[in-house]
Amino acid sequence: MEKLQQIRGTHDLLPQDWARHHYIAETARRMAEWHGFAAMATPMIEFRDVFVRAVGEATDIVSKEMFRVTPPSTEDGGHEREAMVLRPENTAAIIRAVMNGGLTEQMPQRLFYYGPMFRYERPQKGRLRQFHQIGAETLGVFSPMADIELISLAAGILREILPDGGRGQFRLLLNSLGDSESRANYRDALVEHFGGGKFALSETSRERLLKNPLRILDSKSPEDQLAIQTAPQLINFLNEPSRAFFARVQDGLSALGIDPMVESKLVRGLDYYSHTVFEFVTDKLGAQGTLLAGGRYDGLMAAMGGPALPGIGWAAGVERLAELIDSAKIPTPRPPILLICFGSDAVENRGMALANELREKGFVVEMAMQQPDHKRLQKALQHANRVGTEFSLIMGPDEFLSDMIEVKNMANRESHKIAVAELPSFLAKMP
RNA sequence: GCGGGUGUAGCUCAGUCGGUUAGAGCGCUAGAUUGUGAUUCUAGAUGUCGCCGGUUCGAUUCCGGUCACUCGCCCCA
Repeated sequence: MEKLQQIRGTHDLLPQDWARHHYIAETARRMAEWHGFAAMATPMIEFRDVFVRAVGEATDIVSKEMFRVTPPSTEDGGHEREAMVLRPENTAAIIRAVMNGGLTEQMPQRLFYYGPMFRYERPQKGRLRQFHQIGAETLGVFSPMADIELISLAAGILREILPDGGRGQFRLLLNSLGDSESRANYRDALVEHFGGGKFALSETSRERLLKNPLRILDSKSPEDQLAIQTAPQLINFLNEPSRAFFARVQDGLSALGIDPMVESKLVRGLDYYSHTVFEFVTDKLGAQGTLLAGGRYDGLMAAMGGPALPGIGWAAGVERLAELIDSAKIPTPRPPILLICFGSDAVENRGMALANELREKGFVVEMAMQQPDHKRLQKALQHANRVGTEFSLIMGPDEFLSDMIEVKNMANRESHKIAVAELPSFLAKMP
């Protein structure tokens, strides 16, 4: 038979990998909780329209990177009104859930999520077709305090999980897209600059000129560089309220000891951003250097058909973080006590019951499943070494009959027999 | 969607300028040790040499295709 292979761009999380992921997600969730964020989750499948309305039809993510989900049958008369997709990101779905669940009546909301996302892209380092994101969203707050808090939380999480407190591991890039008026003015200026016929733009940039001129600033295409360098600066088009907002965010971050680099060409890929946009980047991951990115999206909820409530959020790629974190910080599980019982079903039954008793008293107990024949214990004890147990408990027919058990200290190889009834108090005295 | 690299044992990798039985280390199995593990010693098992096709007397080796992995472009977390 041919070997079954896994789907391209997906990764298995074997136990060690899972421990890394869980450490990242759980650390982030815990720190978010300290800031008043509540964890939540949305389904991995959504109607395509959720992302079309939120992310924008013109983006790569929506136009060509979503996995479609096809039901096994359309016998129900074509009631599939809309196409379903695997979620490519979570912000849109969170907003959808918040609106559907009536949470818009209880603003503000601080929300945290963790889960798999799906994008049909060519896999490479730090880019998978199924990947995991952690993310945080603050909804219903117009004040720049929300921006400051959210960026501070992100910085705190990175400092916590990266080696050496994150020093030298990442940079924070910050920009402001301004409010819709500022953006419209800037957009007009860009169209005039790029579209005036002075430059020979790349094909994608010519397309973006029509759909989303701001994105041209993101282009790395060599032929676009001169045009980009001479382009008008967004910062000069911010109206007074937008300028004040941006200044407040920068001041607040600085007061927390966070000093971002203002990067005027940072516009981000998704259409829904306004005012603050930011990106935590690293040069340690090759081409996919963005660890965590986000921004404010004051127009999003209204664009999705809800009340005109503001929001700001970020998402981080767990696989990317997992490549950088300090392995020493991943908590190792308590090694189990290994209970080896053999000789008859009655001994095994007694052992299973004893294991449960010990577990109820707070001990981690693993039953040896090596099926040692009643003559040799080698396999079971070799397994004990593998799992790193400090004590092995051995109950064979002899011990069983006398209601005793052998306690073997794996470190010094000493062992002696004690009454089963004394076992919990004996183990409790052990370090 | 476009380009580069790689695919040999469970894992990490040698190797074959085309030739008869394809190797190492780790791991695994068994024994030395019939109720006691770390070390040690001894013995053993592994493979469609990614897949399909072509050239050839002969292909794991050369060529083409394909799939997968990987790195970059693009895009993004």
